[in-house]
Amino acid sequence: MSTEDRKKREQQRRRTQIISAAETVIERKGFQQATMDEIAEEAELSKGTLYLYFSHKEALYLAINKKGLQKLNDRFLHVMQQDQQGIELVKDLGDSFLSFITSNPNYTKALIYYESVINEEKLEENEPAQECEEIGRQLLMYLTRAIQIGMQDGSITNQMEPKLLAVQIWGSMRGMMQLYQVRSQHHLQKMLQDLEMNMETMIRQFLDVQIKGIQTSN
Amino acid sequence: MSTEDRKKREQQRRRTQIISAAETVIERKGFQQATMDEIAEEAELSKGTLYLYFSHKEALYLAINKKGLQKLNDRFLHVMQQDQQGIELVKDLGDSFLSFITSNPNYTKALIYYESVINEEKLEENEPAQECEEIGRQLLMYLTRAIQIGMQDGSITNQMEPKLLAVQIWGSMRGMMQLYQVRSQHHLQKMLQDLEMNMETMIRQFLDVQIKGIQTSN
DNA sequence: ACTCATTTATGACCTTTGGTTATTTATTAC
DNA sequence: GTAATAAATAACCAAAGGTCATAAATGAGT
Repeated sequence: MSTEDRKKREQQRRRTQIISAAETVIERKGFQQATMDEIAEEAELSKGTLYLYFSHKEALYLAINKKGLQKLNDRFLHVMQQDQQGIELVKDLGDSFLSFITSNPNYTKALIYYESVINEEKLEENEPAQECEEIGRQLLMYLTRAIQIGMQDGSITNQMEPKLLAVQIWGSMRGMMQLYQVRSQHHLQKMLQDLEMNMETMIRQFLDVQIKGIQTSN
Repeated sequence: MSTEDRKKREQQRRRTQIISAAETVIERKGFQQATMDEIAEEAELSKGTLYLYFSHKEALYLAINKKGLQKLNDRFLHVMQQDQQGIELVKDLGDSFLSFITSNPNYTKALIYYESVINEEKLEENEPAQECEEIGRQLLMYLTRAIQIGMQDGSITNQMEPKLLAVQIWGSMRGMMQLYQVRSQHHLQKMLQDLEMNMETMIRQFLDVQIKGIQTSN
């Protein structure tokens, strides 16, 4: 059915239009301050219509987060397609995560928002959250794969369980993300200035420590 | 003035009473779901009274966070009083952080909540947030000191700037915290089960990697 | 013990905002 | 062209954070 297809497409377009409006408002007002009314106005729709496409405000926010996660996923995939030593893959995944953070502050905020939400809710009955979880799983899988490759080619110590190591590195990378995000913190900012450093060099050093921590000692 | 002193004390008691009531409600309902009405009821006070002691709901929440940070601060202080090699101090700080997380889930939640809030607000004009920042600075100072000691006694590589290294380790530890907190995530939980591991061993491995990453190579 | 000034507490009230729904408008199939 | 279905609207509701006029309690001075 051609008409049915077109409908599907138009529905999809409305969805992305709403998401895009939400992103604009969030950029302007911040995550917690953005209201459904303002998003509706920005999207040139009525508020009721928003709820035709997103069951809750949270579902809309999760859709934004999903979009960000997908971008990150693309970067990771690109890295994994290179033919390199495992340790180099890990390093590159770290680098691409860093560059993702710096060039997508809004999606970074979305990720942090997401984290703070999911501990309060049971995600079983939350479809959009499940979708985010799925991409998260995917990202973790890339990292695990890189570690496994490194263990096989001898560039990463095989004393540890690859999956576990992946989770752990992933977790600490997100810690860096958080740090980057709250760089507005005055004392942190000031300290970096005093040291004539910036956040990027710090995160790069973080990656160095991780690499040194997991590479085969010789 | 004795009466004035007593008043001060009673005011303080009211404050802690409200905080304690809030903690109870938060335990019952979760951070985002707890309402000022319910906290007031739990504290056997009217809602208006709550606002006599805390200017905003957020100020109350920050007070809870501060309480948690102080507990953590006590632990860190205790570690730093031991006479040990720098690298051991760092390890012990990590351990005590881990045990703090596992034994204080509510304060951990508070910390995560706090993190998600402060990026949205300018904390200059936010006194309770400033107090939390101050303790955070203190915690970071302990870690910095431990690293400096380690660099002096030769147990930690002196290739890096101690302050910067401290921030970075602190950041990744908080990443672990976040990971621990959302352990409800089904797939993570399941993965750990499959590997016959638990969150504690993972965090312990995380500490091992960090230690290996910063110790003097030989 | 009484009075009055000041502090502390109350609960009715306001406002914002996420979410709902009866109604209207547009679209599609016949 | 018309009936049926889908999409959009705007008025509305309810929950929750926050305020304020009023009342109760407290304390100092006589």
